[in-house]
Amino acid sequence: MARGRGRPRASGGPASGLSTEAEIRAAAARLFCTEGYGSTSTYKIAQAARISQATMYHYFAGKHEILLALLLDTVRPSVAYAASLAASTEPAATRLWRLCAYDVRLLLSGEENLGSLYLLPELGDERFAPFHAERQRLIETYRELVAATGDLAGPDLAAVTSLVFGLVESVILRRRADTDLGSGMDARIADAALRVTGLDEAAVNGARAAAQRL
Amino acid sequence: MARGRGRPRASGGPASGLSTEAEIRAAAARLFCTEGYGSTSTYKIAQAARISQATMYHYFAGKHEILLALLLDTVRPSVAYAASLAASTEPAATRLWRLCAYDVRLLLSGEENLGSLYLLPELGDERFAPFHAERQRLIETYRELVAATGDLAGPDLAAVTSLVFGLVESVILRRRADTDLGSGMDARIADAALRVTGLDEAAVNGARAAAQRL
DNA sequence: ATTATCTATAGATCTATAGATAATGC
DNA sequence: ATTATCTATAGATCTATAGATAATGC
Repeated sequence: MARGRGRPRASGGPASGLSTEAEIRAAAARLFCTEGYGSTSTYKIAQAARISQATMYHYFAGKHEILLALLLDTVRPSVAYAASLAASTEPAATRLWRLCAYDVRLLLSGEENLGSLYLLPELGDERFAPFHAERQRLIETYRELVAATGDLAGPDLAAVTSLVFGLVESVILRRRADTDLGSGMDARIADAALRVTGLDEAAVNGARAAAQRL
Repeated sequence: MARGRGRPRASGGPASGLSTEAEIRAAAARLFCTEGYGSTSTYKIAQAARISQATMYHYFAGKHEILLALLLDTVRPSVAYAASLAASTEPAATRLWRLCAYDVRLLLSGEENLGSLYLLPELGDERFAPFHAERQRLIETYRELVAATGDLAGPDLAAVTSLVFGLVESVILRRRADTDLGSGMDARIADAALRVTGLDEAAVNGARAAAQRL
């Protein structure tokens, strides 16, 4: 026993192999997703992470910092993937298909429905601005790909981008409603997204085939 | 002055023509939508409604009852409209188009984005079961209309219904993101919903024309 | 010496109730 | 008498900090 630096935990140490910080994140993620951010106290988080409430402050300056960390962890992989696609030379339709499918898989992965954190009304608080900035970058890439895919511009471009992004994020709502969404949801949504940009069936099939090759 | 029964308000009475109960609802709706349910205290609601905190309990047994009232007020018109459509003799595609467009308009109407209340994690609490029951009835009608529109059954029916319902509810997310979604969103989404059920362009155009006639 | 944890707690906030008060209605 | 409101408050809960403690590392 006693394999850390500071004072040992009263509870006997982390059961999982997780670090204390990771345990706090995991506990907060579960509570925020199932009971809400405002309804979850720092005390409840600490209890779920099996530490004292005061210990939480050693890692985070408050509840809001935990939420911000969770949000950034969730959105950053998308932004990184989108950036890699922006540099690719594939046709725009194929890239858009890939991005939609990737984001859907991401939103459906993991124990908790972390995407549902995006929906918390509390995110209006300015302390979450860093998250909104990242998310804006992601939306920007969607807009560029939609523009290139459907040869759109102006108000139509904005409207279609919004529909496409909405379709992707609707899996957050559906994951809540249906406990199991089955597989193939990524392809289903990516197909639907391309249709919404105005591509015909043949073009959609082509983009799907190209994206799934490799 | 003094035009009510009980003791007059310290604040001087309702500025708007609203009843006290309506003022409480309106204040709570705004706060729940913008700051979250768990983050809103009964004290803040009372303050916004310009009554004392204790007076709130004369109308509602607690915060949860206000939220339940708001949820039921929002979902019931949809359920009623869906029921009226179920009794109609129009083609299924036309009825599905109408229902989608109606729900989108409803979700985009009003001062607050009340649909966003559907997304609160706190709704898991059993006290909101009456709301979930109503919502389930609405989804059931969507399923019937999707089945009749696309001649679907089994797992495909469930998946397509989920996509269609997700498309409609995605306006909740989009209304949050974009302050103004412009007009024509109802038709846009209804069109997209029919496409998702597998109808071709001609059939979609026909259903739209039929629904918009009258 | 440094670190991670703990216990204890002050002060803020929040909920829910008890009981008083100021109107109208009968 | 009934009603709608108020003031006051007990008790619960919650946040954030101060300061003690029990490990490792040097």
